[in-house]
Amino acid sequence: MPELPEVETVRKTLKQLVLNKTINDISIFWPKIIKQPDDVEEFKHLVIGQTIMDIERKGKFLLFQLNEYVLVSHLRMEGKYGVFNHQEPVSKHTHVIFHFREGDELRYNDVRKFGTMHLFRKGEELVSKPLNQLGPDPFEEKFILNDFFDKIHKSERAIKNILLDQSVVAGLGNIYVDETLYRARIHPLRKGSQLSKTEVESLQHFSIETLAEAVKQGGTTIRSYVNSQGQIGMFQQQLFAYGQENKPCKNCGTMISKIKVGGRGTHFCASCQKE
DNA sequence: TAGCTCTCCTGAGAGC
DNA sequence: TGCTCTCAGGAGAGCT
Repeated sequence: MPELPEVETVRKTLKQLVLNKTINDISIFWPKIIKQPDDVEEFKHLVIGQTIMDIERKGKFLLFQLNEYVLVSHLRMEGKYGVFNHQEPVSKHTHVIFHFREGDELRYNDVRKFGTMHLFRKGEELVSKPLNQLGPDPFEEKFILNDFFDKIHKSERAIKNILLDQSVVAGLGNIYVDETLYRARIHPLRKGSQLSKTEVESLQHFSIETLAEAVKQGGTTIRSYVNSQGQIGMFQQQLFAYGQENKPCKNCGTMISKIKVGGRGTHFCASCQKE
């Protein structure tokens, strides 16, 4: 499940492969992935002839900077990009192919078909859904403690659910929320309104630290994630909580518990993270 | 307005 | 061996 570190790794590896390539044609096999514009034929018409000038990231979104447009892509659960020779066989889970003038092609593969693509004229992407709904990226200067505390403190939701809310902070998903809460020694079911400013400061610190370490390791591969060069991430070897149920806590030896919070599998140490 | 539930979607794994 | 059921989960829509 690509979260910020995985998307950042995809961005870096993909950029090396597609920069300055011009889109000659597009094949779309699952039109529901295209969310903006509504008409898939219009999407094709606008993108054909455009050159990929840069690839940026905001939260878990990839932003393909074209000449006149910005393609905003979310990988959701299992979306992947890869560059292939046009003669290589196409996987049954490949849903969009960008054919390049240079002869190779960028393929979007997504087993669960959850991924999305929005196309905007340059400048409109940041004032339109979905990007205008996002809170600060944890690596941005805009990720300010006072704002973070205000958003958390006014909520009666469980802190696990608050941290998964992309309008509070953009980029955390289920894995890194569990890891951040473990490192900050905060129980996932505690209400936002109950957290002290010191605890929120700890959450801010450990979210940035955890994500930065994961970026260095190329992300976390739980089931299927690989970067755009087909390499898996390595951060799964450093997980303290996520996927560690019924294994001893690396801090105190208590078995890691797993519960459901907001429909998400949630892993924590009942001894280190008191409710 | 806040917060909860449902929905989309398919592969893996368990149980029979 | 093959079938059915459950689970995994990001985010938007819809409901209370």
